[in-house]
Amino acid sequence: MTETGRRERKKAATRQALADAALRLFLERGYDDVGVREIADAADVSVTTLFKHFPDGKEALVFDQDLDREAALVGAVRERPTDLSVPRALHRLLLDDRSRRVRTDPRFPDFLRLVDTTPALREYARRMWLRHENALATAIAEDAGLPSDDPGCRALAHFALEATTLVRADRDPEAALARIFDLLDSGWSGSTPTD
Amino acid sequence: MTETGRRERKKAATRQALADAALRLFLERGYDDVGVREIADAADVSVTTLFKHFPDGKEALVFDQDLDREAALVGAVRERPTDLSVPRALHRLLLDDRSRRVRTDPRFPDFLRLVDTTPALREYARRMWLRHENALATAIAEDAGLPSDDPGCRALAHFALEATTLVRADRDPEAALARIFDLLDSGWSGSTPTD
DNA sequence: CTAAAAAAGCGTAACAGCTCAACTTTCTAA
DNA sequence: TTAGAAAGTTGAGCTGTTACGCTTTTTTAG
Repeated sequence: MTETGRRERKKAATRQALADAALRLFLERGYDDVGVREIADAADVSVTTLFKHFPDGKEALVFDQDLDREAALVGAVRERPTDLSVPRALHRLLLDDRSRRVRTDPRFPDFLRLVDTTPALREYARRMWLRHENALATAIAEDAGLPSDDPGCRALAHFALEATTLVRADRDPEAALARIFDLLDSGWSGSTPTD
Repeated sequence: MTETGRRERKKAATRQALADAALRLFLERGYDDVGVREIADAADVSVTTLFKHFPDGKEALVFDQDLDREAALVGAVRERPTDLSVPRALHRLLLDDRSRRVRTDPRFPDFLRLVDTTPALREYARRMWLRHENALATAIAEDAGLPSDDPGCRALAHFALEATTLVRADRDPEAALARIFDLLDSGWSGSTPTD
C-alpha cells in the first residue's frame, strides 16, 4: 500500500517542507503578508513546483491533513448505539474529535487562531469540511430509510457540519454547539417519521 | 431624499452601463471567459473607474440591487401574525419574495442560471445574503425574549438564510424548502421555552 | 460670475495569485 | 541499459485589483 521508493519519499519531503515553511511564516507575520514566492523560496523550490504540490492554491498549504474524517462521520451515524439519535451521535463525534486533536497536536491552538483570524482560510476550511456533506447525507438517509437525495437529510448533514464553523465566533463554543444540536435533534425527531 | 443633480445622474448611468455590459457579456460567454478590462471597454470606461463603482470586485457587477432585504427579514419576524411561528413566517417571506421577483424581472431566470453555474458567484451571493444573519438573529432573540447573542437564535437565523442556497441544487426546490423549514420549525418550537 | 473645493474619470505601472510551455534531471522498470 | 514517467526548473504571461498622479466636470461659496 505505502509505496516507499526514494522518489515518493522525496516528494513527500518537499511537500512537507512547503507546508512547514508556510505555516511558520504565516504564524510569524500573518497570512496576507506572506507571498507565495517567498514560501517557495523558503522551501528552496520554484513557485511552479509549489503549485504542483498544492493545486488548490495558497490556502491549501495550511491544511496538510484531513483524511478519514469522512469515514468517521459516516461511521458515527451507522454504528451509533441504538439509544442515540443521529444528531446526538454527530454532536458527540465532534466533541471527541476536537478534544483528541487538542491532546495530540501541540500547535493545534496556534493553527486554530490562524484560521479563525484569516477570512480566506476560514472560507477554505468550510469548503473542505462541507465536502463531506453528500457522504454524510447519504448515510443519514440510509439509516432513516429515506431516499438518498432526501432534502431533509441533506439539510441535517449540512447544518451539522456548519455548526462547527458557526460556533467559532462565539465565546463558550461548547455551550453554543450543544444548543445548536439540541435544536437539530428536536427538529429531526419532530419532523421525521419514527421508523 | 433622491438628490437628482446632474452629477448623480451621470454616476448612476455609468454604474448601470457597467452592470448591464457585464451581465450581457457573462450570459453570452460565461463568467470566467469575460475579463474585467473587456467589461470596462464595453461600458466605455477605464478599469479604474469600474473598480470605483464596484469596490467589491468582479462578482459585485452581477448583484446590482438588494436593498431593504434586511428590513423585510426583520419585519417578517416582528410583524408576523400571532399564530405563525418564526420559522414559518420566514418560510412564507422567502416564497413570496421569490415569486415576486420572477414576476417583476423578465431576465431573472437567466440571472439565476448564471449564478447557479458559477462557483465564484454562488459564493458571493451566499456571503451577501448571510450579511443579514446578525440583524435577523437579533430580531429573533428579541421576539423570543432571549439575550441578543443567544447561539440558538443565531443558528436559526443562519440556517434559515442558508436554506435558500441549499435548495438550489435540488430538483423541486419548493418542496425541499418546505421540508427544511419543517425541520427548523419543529426544532425551534421543541428546543425553545414557549414564552 | 468666478474661484476653489469636490468628485468622477483616466492611464500607467505594479503586485498578487496562478498557469503554461519547453526543457532538464532523476528515478523506475522492461 | 535504455526508454519513459514523474519531479523539478525557468521564465514569460494572464487576471483581478490597487496606488499614484493627472485632467475634466460639476457643485458650491464668496
